[in-house]
Amino acid sequence: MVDNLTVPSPETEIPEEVSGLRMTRQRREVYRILLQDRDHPTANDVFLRVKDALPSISLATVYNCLEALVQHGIVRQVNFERESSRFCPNVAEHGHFHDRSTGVIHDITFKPGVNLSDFLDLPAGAVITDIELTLRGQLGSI
Amino acid sequence: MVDNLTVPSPETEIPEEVSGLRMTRQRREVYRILLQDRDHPTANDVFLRVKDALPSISLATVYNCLEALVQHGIVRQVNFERESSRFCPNVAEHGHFHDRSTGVIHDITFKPGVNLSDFLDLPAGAVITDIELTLRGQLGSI
DNA sequence: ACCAATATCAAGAACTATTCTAAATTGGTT
DNA sequence: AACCAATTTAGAATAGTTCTTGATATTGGT
Ligand SMILES: [Mn+2]
Ligand SMILES: [Mn+2]
Ligand SMILES: [Zn+2]
Ligand SMILES: [Zn+2]
Repeated sequence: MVDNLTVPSPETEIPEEVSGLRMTRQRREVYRILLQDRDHPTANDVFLRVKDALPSISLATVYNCLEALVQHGIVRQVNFERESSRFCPNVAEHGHFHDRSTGVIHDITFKPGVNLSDFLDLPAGAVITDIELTLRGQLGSI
Repeated sequence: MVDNLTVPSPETEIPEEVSGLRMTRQRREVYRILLQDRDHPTANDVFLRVKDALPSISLATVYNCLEALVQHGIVRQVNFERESSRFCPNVAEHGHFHDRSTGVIHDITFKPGVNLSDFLDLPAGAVITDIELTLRGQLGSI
């Protein structure tokens, strides 16, 4: 039950090149980790996980790989307040719901066909190119 | 032409105490600066501006004051990506539109009567307590 | 296969925003 | 005035991230 078709499943082979970015061993492994558990890990989380496959990788390389993946539109960087950045392989437009009681971060999508100006008072003539939405709360009552 | 009634105008006297926070000289001046130009300044911006009235104030104090104001719900801290935090005296629920061509940050409000679940696919049973919305783009065509 | 050019990686230093620490100052209260 | 708690100050410390530099790896042309 995959909820988003724009994310490759973790089993599919990651090709030699993705969106114009050559997939080195390190980049491939970093990307694979992101596809494996879609829990929005931090750079350090990724570092710890990727060490299983590449024990000699450095944190700097993880940062480099993540930056390359983000700049080629393969991965999204997600910031919550001033916490460490988190990374998400879902590059479709989506927001995040942060469950305060469990700490789990859920992807949330816009209902099809909705328009920003349907629910927001936008400045006249505003052309929106990028949306960032974060919700916080709980799943179910306490 | 004030666009939001939950923000005191810059002329009104700031009382001895606001929302349970004693207004010291430094806190009052920091708050006054935020009310004066609602341009979402950074802590350092506030520091530079507040020096006119209090030349011996320290950056640490500006951070202390901003933290106190935020924790008492008098001021909102706003984060864009990994940039320095910005501060906003509008504590009503609102999002932000960041005009990429001018750098100006506009407050945006939700249209009255709209419900989150009207336009978002939320996880079942999600109770939302906090919304953070940032839009980026341009005012008018290039 | 060899070589040179280019890209990537690794390690640690550097950087920036923010928080912490500890000493001085302030302001209100007995 | 002496006291006490809160606040302010200056500078050190911290955390996340980026930068620098030299080592490795990969590519494409011969
Ligand atoms: Mn984590
Ligand atoms: Mn600024
Ligand atoms: Zn996500
Ligand atoms: Zn605002």
